[in-house]
Formats: sequence, structure tokens, C-alpha cells
Amino acid sequence: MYNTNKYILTNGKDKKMSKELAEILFPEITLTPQDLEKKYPRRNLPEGARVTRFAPSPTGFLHIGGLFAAMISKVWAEKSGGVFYLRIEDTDKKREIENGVKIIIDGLSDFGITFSEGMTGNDTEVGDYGPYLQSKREEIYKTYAKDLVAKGLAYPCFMTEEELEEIRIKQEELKLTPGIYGEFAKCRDLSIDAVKERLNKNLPYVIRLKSGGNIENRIVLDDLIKGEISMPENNLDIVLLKSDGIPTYHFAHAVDDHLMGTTDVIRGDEWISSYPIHYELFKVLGFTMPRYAHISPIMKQDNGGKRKLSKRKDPEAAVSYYHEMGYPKEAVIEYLMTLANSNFEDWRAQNPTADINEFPFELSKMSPSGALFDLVKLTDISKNYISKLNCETLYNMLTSWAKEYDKEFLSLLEKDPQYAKRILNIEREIEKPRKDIAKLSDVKDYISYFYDEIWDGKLDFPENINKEDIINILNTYKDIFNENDDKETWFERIRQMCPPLGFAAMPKEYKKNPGLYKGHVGDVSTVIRVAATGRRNTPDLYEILMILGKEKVTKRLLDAINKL
RNA sequence: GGCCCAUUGGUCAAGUGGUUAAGACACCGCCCUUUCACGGCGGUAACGGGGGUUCGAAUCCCCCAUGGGUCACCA
Repeated sequence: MYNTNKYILTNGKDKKMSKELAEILFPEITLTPQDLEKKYPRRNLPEGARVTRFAPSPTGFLHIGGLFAAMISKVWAEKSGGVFYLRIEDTDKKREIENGVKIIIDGLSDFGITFSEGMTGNDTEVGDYGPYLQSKREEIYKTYAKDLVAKGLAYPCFMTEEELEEIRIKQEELKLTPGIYGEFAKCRDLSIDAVKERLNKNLPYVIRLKSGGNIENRIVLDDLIKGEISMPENNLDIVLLKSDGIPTYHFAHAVDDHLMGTTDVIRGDEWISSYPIHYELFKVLGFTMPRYAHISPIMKQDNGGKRKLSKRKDPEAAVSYYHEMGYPKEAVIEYLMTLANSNFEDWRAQNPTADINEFPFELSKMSPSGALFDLVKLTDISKNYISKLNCETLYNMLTSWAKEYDKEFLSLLEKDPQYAKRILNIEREIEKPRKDIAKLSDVKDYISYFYDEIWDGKLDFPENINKEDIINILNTYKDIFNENDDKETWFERIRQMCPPLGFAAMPKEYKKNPGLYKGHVGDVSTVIRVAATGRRNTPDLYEILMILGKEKVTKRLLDAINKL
């Protein structure tokens, strides 16, 4: 078991010295940890309610893995009647970008991930446990740092970058574990006068933890996803406060998640290896530890191997990609849920319309290893989702997407909304709707032949029918097409024109005696289809022709004949 | 290199000592059919390797291999 007692100073003189050191280092800090505990009391939540958070850095890039973690954290908290909040970890000024907070909030809300507490904009927030922007919590971190120094559990370290570098090289040569510990912790036992002297020279310094760990001892992390993980204790004098007075992630994590009452820390598994540090920090600060759930990264197939989805190499690593391509947010979330809990798909099949919060999500059912992101599977889920939309909903979804990403298409859609909706409603709102559309950005091309403005007019006639026959079919059909026909009589007309042109009215007839015919009614339909739409494959031709109308159909048939 | 994690079909994965080793996506075939989809039916395809333990191992143990993560005044 971990023992912090060995560091509680017993010698009265040392005790006094530490207190003095704390005052010298942090004269402006008058608060004590007790004050903060009072200011941020434990949350008053029902038994079993979980508090989770999403705590990204405002780097201007929202990774799909971030969305994944946020979604899981949200579901995990909300299904327990708890709280899900947003904290921004902006302690690295170098990586920060302008408007970074807003980008995160908007990027998540595009997929329905919203917060009940925390940051609400670049400079705005809601909740009783703020500030939720770490850069505004300096006083809080320093209060705990001062307390640690006063207790002899932390100390100022004046080592320069060069010194650090030298040590690293030496450690590498001697094959020692890199880091500041033992004999390498040169400032650990600096006398108070030595500190004062350096302070007077205005030398920069950091505050380091005076680690009491021993790598011979082992600690166990009981991870909610990965199970028990045993690791050596931390023995590194890690940096708590950087020379600019801003905390490192580790220190901020302990202080913030304690004060903000996080019960379950859900984060990427790249953090597992720093768990020993967090463990020591919580002990030394006297905090109770939260539960941890470390999720595996989402990977990508890459020449036979797996690798993490890369911000630089893979456009699909960015959450914005899915928004731009027009994958419905529900589809993306559904897909991510199937990755998180594979029984989600079965549940969804049984409960097609249930709210996602009703799904009995379990962290323990998450895979301990990283899953490959499968765009094909997402496509399938998205196609199914879109196929079930009514045309009104699809139209609205499409126009709001186009408003952002395709103004030309938007004006077409808005020019005649009724026309657009008729198009979108082809083989929709029926029991077995078509599943052609995977994402909103597919639609423009999918329906392009309805709009002369964007239709390329290329006619892809089949090779097995000669030019003369095509012209005959088109000529015959332009006279018999009647836009008032119902579907049966419409097709009956096409059947009837077949025999005179040498085509079988019934495909089965043709199959029985292929030698007697040039083709069958399917071939004739195809010729009409190509003349009207340019394509050999389309949704129901009857509906298409009716929407196009007599005038346009006739014109297209004539144009086609002229082009031949 | 040290520490840590993982490994069931192409992919996501069920499985916790005895199963014909589920299901979904993808793929292939057939049926339906005016094209394409949809739908229906069927099919190909998996326990990384080697040792144990056991009557019996995908399941437990050990070793190896492979893949991944991490070793900052970044998160």
C-alpha cells in the first residue's frame, strides 16, 4: 500500500522551513485547500449518479476519437441521472488557437453532443464548479501547490533545459529510466537560502512533486474497460507547475476532477501509463480517486496493418469531415455506438425508434483493443437511416446542409421546393424504401438529371442495341407517353410498342426464344431511361418521367435522337 | 530499450471449461424484377504460434510472435 506518511515532516525545524518556503514562493496566495473545499462542496446527487466530463485542448481540431469519448461520457453520465460537463484544458499556450473553444462546442453539437455544465462559448460558462477554463484557475492550482510545498511534498526546481537535456543523455547512455528522480533531482533538497538566492537572480523555476514512490512497489488500476492493470509506483519528481505558473495536465487533472466532483474519468488509453502519477497526486493531495475508463483509439487499416487515425494523413479523422460530407448526425452516433457496445445493433433492431439513452450502455462491454473505423459500415447505417426519413425531413436536412456547403445546389432546391420534394420522395415513405443515399453530398449527383442546370446530358446507351433501333424506340415513345397515365397503363403502353419494333413484351418470352427478338421490354425501357436521364440505372422510371413532365420528356427524347 | 495493453472470418464482434464457434457489414450465388436498388433464400470465410493444466480449452497457466500505447516545463 502506498504510504505518504513517510513524507509528512516530523522534524519541527523542517516543517517550519517548508512553510517559509511556501510563503516565499507563493506570497500572493492566501487561500487554503480548506477554503476551496468549502467553496466547491461535494455535489448533491442521487445515489449512483455519475459525473463525467469531456476535457479537450482547444487546438482547433476535433478528432473522431474525441467525439467517441464525448458520446460515451455523455451516455454514461446521463443514463445514471448524473452530470456531463465540458472543461477546457488550455494549459499549453503554444498549441492553442483562437476560437478553439467554440470550434469544439459547435463540432460536438453538430452531432448532438451537448453539455449541462461547463463552457458554453469562448468566454462563457454555466455551472457552480467553474471556472471551467483551466487558464482561469491559476489561483486554485497555486493554492494546492503552495500547500504541497508547505507540507514538504513539492519543491521549486531551477534546472535549466540544458541541464535536463544532459541528464537525459546520461541516462540514455547508462540505460537508466529517464526522468527526474533520486540523484537526478538536484533541487530536491535545496536549502532555503539557496532558493532565495536563485529567486533573487530571477531564475526561472518549476514546482516539482517530491515523489515518495518506489518502482519496486506495484499499484493496481481497476479500469472500467480494461480490467485490472498492475503497474509500478511513480517515482518521478514530475512538474506540477510550469515556469509560467500554469499547471501540467497531471496536476490540473487531479485538482479539477476532484473539485468538480468527477466520478468517472473517461479518456483515451494513451493516459494509462501516466496513471501512477495521477495515483500519487491524488494520494498526496488527499483526494479520493475517481473511477477510470480508458478507451482504445479508433484505428484505420493501413497496408495490412492498423494505425491510429491520423490528423495529418486521414481527412476522416476530423469530425468536421462527416459534417461536410453530410452524414446525418444520428447515423454517425449510431455507428459510434455500435463500435462502443456491439450489442447496440441488436438492441436497435428491436427498438427502432427508441431514444439512444434507453440503451443499456455498459462500459464493461467496450472492447479493450482498438477498433478499425469502417466507413463501409457507416455508409450502411447512414443509408438505412436516410431511407427511413420522410421527404419533408430529408428536404430540410438537405437544404440546411447545402446552405453551408453547396450554394448552387441550394438555390436549385429552393427555386421550386415542391419539385425538389417530389424528386426526393421517389420510392420513399413506403414500406421498403430505396437505400441509395449515404450522405447529403451524394444527393446532387444522384438527382442531377432533374435539373438541366447541373445535368451533364451524357447518354449512356447500351451497346447491345443498335442506333437505328434506339431511334425507333424513342420516336415511337415520344408520341405515346402520357403524363396522366397511372403506373399500370403507363407500362402497358411500353409493352405494346415492343412487338412492332422487334422486342419481346415479356422478358420470359425473350428468354425462351432469344433468337426471335432483338431484346425485350427491359431493353426498351432502358433506352427510354437513358434518353430521359442519361443513365442505365435509376429509381422507378415511371415516377421520374411523371416528375419531369410531358414537355421535358419529349424534349429529352428528341434531343437524344438528334444526338445519335 | 523499460513499463503497460491487445490478438476469434476482410471489418465490428458474441463467447467466461463440453456450441454444428452466433449475429451485423462487406463479398459471392439464386429468387423476385422493365434497369438499379429493396426484399427473400443460400454460400465462402475465424479462435496468431508453441508448450502445459484437464476426460475435455477460443475460454485457465507459461513462453514466443505480431500489433499498439507511453516514457516532456504537450495534452
